[in-house]
Amino acid sequence: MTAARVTWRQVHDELLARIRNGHWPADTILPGEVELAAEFGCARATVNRAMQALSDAGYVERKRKAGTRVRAAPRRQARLAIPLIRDEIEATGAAYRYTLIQRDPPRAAPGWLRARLRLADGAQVLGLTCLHAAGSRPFMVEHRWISLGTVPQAASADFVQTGPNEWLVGEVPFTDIDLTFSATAAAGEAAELLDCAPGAALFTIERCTWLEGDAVTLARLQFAPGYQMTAAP
Amino acid sequence: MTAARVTWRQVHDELLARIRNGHWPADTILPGEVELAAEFGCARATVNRAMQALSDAGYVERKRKAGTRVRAAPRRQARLAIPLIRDEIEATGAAYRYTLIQRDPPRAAPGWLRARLRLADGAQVLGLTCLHAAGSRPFMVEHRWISLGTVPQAASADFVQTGPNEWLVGEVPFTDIDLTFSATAAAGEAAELLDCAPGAALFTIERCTWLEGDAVTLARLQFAPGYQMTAAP
DNA sequence: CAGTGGTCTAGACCACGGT
DNA sequence: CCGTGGTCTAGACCACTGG
Repeated sequence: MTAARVTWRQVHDELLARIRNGHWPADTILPGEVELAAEFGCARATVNRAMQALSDAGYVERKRKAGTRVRAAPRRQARLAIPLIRDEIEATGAAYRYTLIQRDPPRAAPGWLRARLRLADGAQVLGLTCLHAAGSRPFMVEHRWISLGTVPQAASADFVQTGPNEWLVGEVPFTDIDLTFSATAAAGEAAELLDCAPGAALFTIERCTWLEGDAVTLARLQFAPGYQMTAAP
Repeated sequence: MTAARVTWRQVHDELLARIRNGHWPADTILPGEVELAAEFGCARATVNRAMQALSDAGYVERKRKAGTRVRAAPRRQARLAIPLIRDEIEATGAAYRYTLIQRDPPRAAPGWLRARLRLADGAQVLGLTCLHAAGSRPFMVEHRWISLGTVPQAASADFVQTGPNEWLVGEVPFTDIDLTFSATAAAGEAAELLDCAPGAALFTIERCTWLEGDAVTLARLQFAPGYQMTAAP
């Protein structure tokens, strides 16, 4: 008789099964926590935990007094894993190679960059161009701008041995990231570095990071043709 | 004296602040739950909830006996919102227009598609080509394959008024999604539909969905040049 | 083995927000 | 108003895993 202790995962799975198999179609209001707790023979807190998880995952929407409603759109969210370039390349079995192509002298950020990073007028930035390769095959071109107002010590780093991303990770924490994905045509320099035809379609990531509101860096990563990025829910 | 009740969010924010301001650098082992509960003057469950949230967000790693360790890499994952095309277009103020360009007769899935959707040999699929537009401006070309083994009723839908995505959402639930992002060159047909030069760089999403292991559909979405997708952490 | 997180319970109070 | 979810508490047992 003494049924094993009911866990919140069991409740979660059972509720999810009922949603998936159509027992509770979209827009259904689920029974309240007390009622479900009675049905499952557990405490209300256990049901609460299970429903919290369903809510986090986006399966249901919870509102006080209104109750818990099954969402129509099953999942409009995905988790994106953002691997380190080094790991991604080494995972294919190839050797990771980094090359600093160019290092611009510090200068005032141009208007588009100030807008992008919310920089003040006249803010100084350091611009870099780098190539990441898998063995002898070019993999990704990185254009990088580092805000010297937030990261003054970048001015004295040479970035010859270590890429700016790995250097920054060890040097400066950040609190906010802003990611943009797009497709861009390979311009002359990028085409040359990536060894592809000018105008080739390149998967492009732009990543801005901030530290408590202060801009840290903008990275523009253009991947060699054929690159794919996958996301798992 | 009687301090206001301590909430798990307060604990969470305080712990996060200590991690961010360097009080607890990477690889630090945080004090145990009991100890923190004593410090904050709350129940252990409250601290537990706060640390669970930190763990979910990727700031710390928790292991039994070992304790709670501050993660080195702040966060290597982002949440990606996947808006409905209709919503995305209407959010810009433009009118959403959908057009069915072509509807292929049902046929056996070619090898690459079988591999992609884990379909059995000889499985029948329905192929569609659609155009989504923002007002008079083409926005996205959709190539869609629907597995007739899993969704036989698709054979009798005409998809003239309603796009396959909206139709499927109302018709078939799904349990798993697989997303791939890339950049592709505009082929002849896509270039014509999107009114861009052949070879133009197009941001491309491929989305496979399954229902308990059975393939439902593969959508290949090619967006007009200039499209950007953003992710928030 | 022993310490740490993982979880359940039973009860309680509270805040929000439909009715 | 008052029902529903949100959260806290104090105590307990358990499971995993590092030493």
